[in-house]
Amino acid sequence: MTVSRVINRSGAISRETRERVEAAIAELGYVPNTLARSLRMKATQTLALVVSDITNPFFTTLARGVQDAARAEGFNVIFCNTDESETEQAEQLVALVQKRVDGVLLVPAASSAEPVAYLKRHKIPVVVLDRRVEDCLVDSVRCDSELGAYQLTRLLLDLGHRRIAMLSGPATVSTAVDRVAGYRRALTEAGLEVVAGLIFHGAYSPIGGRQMAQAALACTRRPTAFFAANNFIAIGAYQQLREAGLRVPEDVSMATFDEMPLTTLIEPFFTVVAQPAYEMGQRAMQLLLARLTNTAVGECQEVILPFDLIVRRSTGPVPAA
Amino acid sequence: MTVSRVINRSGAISRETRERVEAAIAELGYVPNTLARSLRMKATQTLALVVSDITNPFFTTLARGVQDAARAEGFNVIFCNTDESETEQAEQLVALVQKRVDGVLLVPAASSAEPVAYLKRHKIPVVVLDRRVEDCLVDSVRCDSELGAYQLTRLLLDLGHRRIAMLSGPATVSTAVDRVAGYRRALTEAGLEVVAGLIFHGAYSPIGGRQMAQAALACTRRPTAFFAANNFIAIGAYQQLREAGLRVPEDVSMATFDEMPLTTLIEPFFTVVAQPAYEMGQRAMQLLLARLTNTAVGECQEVILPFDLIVRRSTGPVPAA
DNA sequence: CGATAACATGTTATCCGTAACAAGGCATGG
DNA sequence: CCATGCCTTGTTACGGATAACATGTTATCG
Repeated sequence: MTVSRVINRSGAISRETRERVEAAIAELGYVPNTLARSLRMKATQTLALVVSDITNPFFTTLARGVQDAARAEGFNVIFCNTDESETEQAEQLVALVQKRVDGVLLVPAASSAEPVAYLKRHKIPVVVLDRRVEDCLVDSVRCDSELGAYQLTRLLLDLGHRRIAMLSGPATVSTAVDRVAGYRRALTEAGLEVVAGLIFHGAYSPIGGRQMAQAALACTRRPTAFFAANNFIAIGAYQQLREAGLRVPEDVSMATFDEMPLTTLIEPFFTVVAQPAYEMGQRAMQLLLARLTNTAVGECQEVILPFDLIVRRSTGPVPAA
Repeated sequence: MTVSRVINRSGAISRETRERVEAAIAELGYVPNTLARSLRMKATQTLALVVSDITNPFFTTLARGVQDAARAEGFNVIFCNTDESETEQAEQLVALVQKRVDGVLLVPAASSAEPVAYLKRHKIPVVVLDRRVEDCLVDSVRCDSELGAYQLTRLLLDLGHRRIAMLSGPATVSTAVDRVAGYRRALTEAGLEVVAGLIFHGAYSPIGGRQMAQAALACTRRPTAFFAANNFIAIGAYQQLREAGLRVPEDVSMATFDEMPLTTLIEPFFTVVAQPAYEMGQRAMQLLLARLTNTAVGECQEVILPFDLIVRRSTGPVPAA
């Protein structure tokens, strides 16, 4: 007990005993056991960030924002990958409940509110990141995907493109859906017909991008522009286009969501909707921490952060037929 | 106790009771408490990976290898950033001991063996990754940096370069030192004088790269080739060169350690020594797991993995003066 | 049929830190 | 001088899961 008091600077301790305890700690190399402490305190000072793939620089950057904000408040963060699978996500969440994390930042693998409900049932505060979940009251931080897609599509339309292939993510993921919605709105507003055959759904991965690009190239009239719903899709699609002998932007234009940090540094190429990944992570963590400490934060919050539309070399006018 | 037996499938349980317990678990939404379990068992099923910066794709890829290997055996992994600081590293290690992790994979921030000794004192198995630590018996997995640097330098020499700037990492980090050593060996072997003024040490970051490139450009006779000790340095240096109006490889050549995944996919550019990051993570984790389970693994192991020297567009012959 | 083993379930103690309470020592003040 | 209260230290109980042991039940076998 006395040792506990010395370590936590709680209660009153005479200077002499404190020094004696500190000396003993140093001599024995004693390190307190967090497990026992957390067990007793019913708090682990640990939070979790669940994303689909920590390998994606968007999530890596976001993770860094999360971690920096957490560390500032003395919290630790566990990172989990779901690989965009609802099953894996469910397993991860169970594991997190078992660990009794104090809170979770979730980039949901699908729009279902069930995972959020599961955590709430276990009294674990959640903040949903980057994506929406079906109507359910929960704190969340994201960008406006619909608007971003709308603006990016407008940009392509203004360049004269009329056949724009939309290479989107899994239809279960809100960002994929919203980006398609923004794309549709821009086309409709411009008085153009939305061609269902030009809208593709696939994995948020280079492979997904390749497959969708291949399918798009197989259309009777080749699209003049490609809109990738994320960086990985863009990469895969770009490779596919190159292999098909097409040059970007001379033959086809490409635009995408999400920056590709290193790429940008070497040679800025892709026209993108750049989402503030680091800030998203930071903000989400701050929201979560507020829930954890300041109990009276009231209703749930929905933070929509601004994005940047950055025009680079990958987009250009429609080539003369 | 009966519940414990059901959950862990240990001991004998009648079918009827098991079903009753399982029903109750489902109904109550009971989730066992890992903290209590770990406390009692003196094992957390948790390992840690300590790297300098999880934002660097080399470490991200490595982390993925670590995690995949760990998950396969039912272990969880905590990721820690040290930002290349020995102080932060020390803090992280204390935190890991407090958490009673079962083992640690360490990319040491410096060559000192103290951190390794610290973990050993607390009976926590360690595997050192990517870098060497001063003579101390410890399992480790890495590539041969000296050899990689030697070969890369040879390549530049064979292209006719004689003034090659070496932009290395912090002098406290073994990879930075070894890469300089390989560079020196290649020059010496070629009968060339090693010019101290062409060897730079800086942070393994874009900023570090910029600064070193700037210093190198300030030399009375400009180097015709730049050897960056890692991907981040290469990025920074490349930007600096471009801003100085130099083209790569027409005006100067550049070569570096470590791939830049997305970059490569879009447009392979840098000539690199590509280390098998994913495999390094995997192997290190396997080694660690072997230590944890199979107690009699004997002496410590030192795994040196092969690298690939990939020649791309960033290197070329010396421009005509 | 009684002894022994095999199976099924319950009890107790333990891991380690901390909340809550208890107790001894000392000073202040009426 | 004793009551009150602060300061300091110690004691007990608890968080939740599990090892080790104990108990009760049923099957097996000479």
